Amino acid sequence: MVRPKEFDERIALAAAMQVFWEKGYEAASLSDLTQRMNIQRPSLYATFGGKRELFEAALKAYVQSSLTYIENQLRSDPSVKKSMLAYFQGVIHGAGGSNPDFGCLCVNTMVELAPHDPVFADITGDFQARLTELFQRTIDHGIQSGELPKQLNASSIARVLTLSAIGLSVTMKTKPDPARVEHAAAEILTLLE
Amino acid sequence: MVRPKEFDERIALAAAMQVFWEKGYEAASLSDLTQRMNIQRPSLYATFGGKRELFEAALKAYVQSSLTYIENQLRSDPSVKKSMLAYFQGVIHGAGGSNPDFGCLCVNTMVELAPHDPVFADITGDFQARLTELFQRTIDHGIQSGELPKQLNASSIARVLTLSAIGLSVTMKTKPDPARVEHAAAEILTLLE
DNA sequence: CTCTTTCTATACCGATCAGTACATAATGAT
DNA sequence: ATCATTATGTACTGATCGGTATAGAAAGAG
Repeated sequence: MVRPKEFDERIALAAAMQVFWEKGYEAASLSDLTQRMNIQRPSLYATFGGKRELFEAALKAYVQSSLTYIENQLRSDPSVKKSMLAYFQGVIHGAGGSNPDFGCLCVNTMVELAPHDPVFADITGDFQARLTELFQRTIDHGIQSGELPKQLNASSIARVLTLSAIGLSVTMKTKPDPARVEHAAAEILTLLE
Repeated sequence: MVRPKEFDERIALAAAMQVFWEKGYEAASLSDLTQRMNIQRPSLYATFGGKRELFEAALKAYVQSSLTYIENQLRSDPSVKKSMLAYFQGVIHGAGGSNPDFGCLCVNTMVELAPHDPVFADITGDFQARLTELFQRTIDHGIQSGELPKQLNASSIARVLTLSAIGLSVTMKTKPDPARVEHAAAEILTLLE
């Protein structure tokens, strides 16, 4: 056809995701975004539609890659307990290129936007549901392998693990004593006994 | 002296707290604030210093009243388990004039401001520490009364309860199925057995 | 080459932001 | 009643916000 784009949409989207992650939706200005994405303002509008649409795309990409990453982590060890612990350690110390100071983009969005915008309530609610399902499947697997006791209420415990992961990602933003938080994480996992 | 103020500082501060609670710090504009506080802009600056100082004052007032409310709730029933459950029910369904859609002002602040501002990391970190202490004292009390088993790790469990409360207040913003969340809360409290 | 199409770059738009200057109104002191 | 002092109300400031008009640059098609 004609003049090709001079940038890679996926790379630009990943850069936008980082900015929203670090600053939040409102606090991320178009100047911040275009600068970090290395594109000009009209290119952003032509490609993504606008700030809100860009954020929606970035958040959805985050949900996808985050869940994929977690799924792999929950399969990283034959022991369910060990891989669960590894997951929580990752939330506490940062994993997959994430900085615990900025928590989870999805959790941040629940706080900032979900109460005022049903679209983001849906997206972030879906994230929680899928994460809970991941936990539940992992617990079920552990029960089947004999590592975990049969009488566990896998569904409720999975929901608790999701709640705990959210709580952890928030609490880490206040830079608490890591040892204390690790003890708490270990205590949470006693629910699997 | 001279012309007296035409408004009550405490009432105005409570109104400001509500606005920050509903909208967050950045999204709360001075127009929002002065309107809900029923004062003029220069009065706000003369009395509180500025938007940031106003927020700081509102947050500190929130921490104080919130902890007092929770302390009373944790003493509301001779049974530690029952009063703990009552507390979590309050987080889920709203209590003390709070709307679960907007969660906890302190949690919201952890997400929005703590990573970028050590002052608010301190205030919100302090809130968590004091809440954890409240939980721990409650657990200790339950152990002494014989309601809870002696071998509980009160310190770690208290930390988990704080984490869970934070997670709950965030998750409620996405309007999940209340029954599911209540089951999870009940599961958390099995840590007390 | 020339034309057409699409992207890029600059510069701009009205709106809104937090914060303030200034004139007026209201009170206690004298 | 007059003055000093403080609060109020209006109107403004420069800066920044998200979004866009417009002109020029780059590439394929003929």
